[in-house]
Amino acid sequence: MSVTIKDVSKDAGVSIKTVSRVINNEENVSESTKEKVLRSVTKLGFKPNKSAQSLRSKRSYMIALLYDNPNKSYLADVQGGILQACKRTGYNLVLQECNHEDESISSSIIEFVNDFKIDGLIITPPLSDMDEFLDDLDNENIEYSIIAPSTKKASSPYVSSNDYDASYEMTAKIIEYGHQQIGFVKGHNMHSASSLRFNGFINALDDHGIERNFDWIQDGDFSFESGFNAGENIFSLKNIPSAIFASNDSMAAGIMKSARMKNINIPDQLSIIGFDDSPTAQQVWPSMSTVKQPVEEMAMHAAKLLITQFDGLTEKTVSKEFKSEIIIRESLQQLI
Amino acid sequence: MSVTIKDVSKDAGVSIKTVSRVINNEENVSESTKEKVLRSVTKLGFKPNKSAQSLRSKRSYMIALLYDNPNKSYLADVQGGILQACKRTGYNLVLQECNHEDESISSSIIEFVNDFKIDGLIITPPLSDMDEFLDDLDNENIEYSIIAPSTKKASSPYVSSNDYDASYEMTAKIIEYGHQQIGFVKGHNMHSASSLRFNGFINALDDHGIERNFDWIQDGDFSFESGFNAGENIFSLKNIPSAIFASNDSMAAGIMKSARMKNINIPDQLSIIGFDDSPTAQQVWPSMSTVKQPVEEMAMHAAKLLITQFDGLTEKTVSKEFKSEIIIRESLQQLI
DNA sequence: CAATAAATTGATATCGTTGTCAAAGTATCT
DNA sequence: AGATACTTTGACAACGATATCAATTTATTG
Repeated sequence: MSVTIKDVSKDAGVSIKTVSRVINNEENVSESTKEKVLRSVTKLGFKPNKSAQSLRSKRSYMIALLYDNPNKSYLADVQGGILQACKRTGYNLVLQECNHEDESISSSIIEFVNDFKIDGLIITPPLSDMDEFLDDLDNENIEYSIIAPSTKKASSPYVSSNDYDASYEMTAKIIEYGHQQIGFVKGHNMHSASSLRFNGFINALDDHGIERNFDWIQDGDFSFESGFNAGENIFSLKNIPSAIFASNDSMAAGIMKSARMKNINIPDQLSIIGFDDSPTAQQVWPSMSTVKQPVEEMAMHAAKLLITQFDGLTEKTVSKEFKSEIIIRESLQQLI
Repeated sequence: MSVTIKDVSKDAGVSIKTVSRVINNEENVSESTKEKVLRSVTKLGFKPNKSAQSLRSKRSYMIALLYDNPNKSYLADVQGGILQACKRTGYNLVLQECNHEDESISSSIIEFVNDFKIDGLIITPPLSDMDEFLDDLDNENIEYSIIAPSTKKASSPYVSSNDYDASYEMTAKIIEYGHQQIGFVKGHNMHSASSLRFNGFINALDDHGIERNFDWIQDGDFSFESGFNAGENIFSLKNIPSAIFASNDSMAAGIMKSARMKNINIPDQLSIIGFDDSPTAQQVWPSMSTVKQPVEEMAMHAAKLLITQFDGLTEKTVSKEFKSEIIIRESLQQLI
């Protein structure tokens, strides 16, 4: 029926083991036999049977993406990036949704990896910030690669974004536009990005000699509702800021709605700035100024990072920090 | 190392074939041996090795989701639904992005299925509308289940939504709210949903004795930009409608932006209605009236449909049409 | 109660690879 | 030239399940 390693070995006049050596790029095969085998491989259109390879070598050629309640567009971007890396290397992507509050997360993931012989994991926030969980994976010798970790464990490969710098830079830009009274809405405190973004904001204020006003600094959890509530809180004050910087776009949209309901004109009376450049950012009016991270690229790199760990074929990829881009749209008003 | 079928057979005092029979729920196993085997299985914590099963039985326990450039939240919802069905049945989900304009789509998907021994496919629009492609799959005896097909092929299982009815009903609601002058923006003409939604609109107009005005009916392709352009076209007319119904939320947001830029007040001067209930629908201001389809549920059903095809264990699931929900939010103004 | 049919069970081959280990071939060194 | 080391190759076992088919047990029949 379909072409097997036996057919190739017969055609090339070598043993099946030699064919195996060639297709796995093992050392100690003479150039001439290698060529001979490869000719037969292409001639017959041979493709190794994944199940047989997997059974014998304990590798599945599958990597899994672990996520916990991410926003949908982030998830789609991450997947897109990973899939690009997979396509080039013949790996397959399997999805695994988890709950970071689940006590048994370590054991259930370990079980999943063992059951399906998953070759490695790609871990996204907030799971990437759970050091205990990562330690458990280490103990089981499970390979993984992390997107946006907090503690940059030297031991495991990661990709990160410059959340701090981007937030600092955006804040500086807001100040440069003439704003002196600036509010901030924090993200979910489980995500390490939240504190990075907040610290970037605070330090930019300090460095530019702008006073901090803690009435204008609100807690949020990345949800639209939490942004809306933060807006309600701020707009009930006597003095309101001239700009509010939110840790993500959904919260920024929530603030926008709450401002609208108080008849506060955007951006004339209030500038609103988000983070992430989600699809919503372009679709609201006025369109949202925001920070765009190269999520798809980052995810692709994370996947490459992981795959090169257990794949002798390609040269090792190294951990990398990616730069974000400041996007100024209509929601940020120039005051001077 | 890990528990195999041999260990179980030894523990239960039966042959490995009998163990295999039990775990595959085959007939002709006496109750007493079945019980004996199951006791050993749980006692030893035996789990069949997927690779070995796959190698011997030519099944991979993996199903693939085929998609082509869907909007990100739709994709996430579909995945979520499929994953729920997978979790319960021990299947795994693999992602496969395609391009419906690719000439070689049939052959590349067939190759993918054969390479990875994918057990079946779940096919989303617009791929679900490509009859030739589906015929090619049929010829290769590849199992699939379709989400929202145009031609309801009796031969293959599908889930569908009542796009026509939902659109009719929403239009009737708009009329009920007192609107007599209603515009419409069509979706991408590759999607069968586009014409269903349009026909529902037109028939509702006719049935309520409302005149069609073709200046107010614009082509779109589901993108924000196409909605924006449709808005620009409509708003450059002498007479503008009092409500515009767009075939999805992104286009509705585009219309909203274009209206805002012409200083048309929403919803006082113009009502805008979308379709899909995407995250954006709630995050714009005023929040968008829209039609919500139970995408996650539909996808879950599609997955069950597929899995029960090749899985003797569970009873067959049947094709089903799902009902949409009309959601009235701030963007639709009551005129009377 | 023997003869036959039906249900249950097991010994062993098999799926298509990679792993082990020894044999054969080449190169290098006294 | 012979001894030694290194490179290249292949025969066959192994991975852990399912498939085949014959053997055994149990039920049914005349």
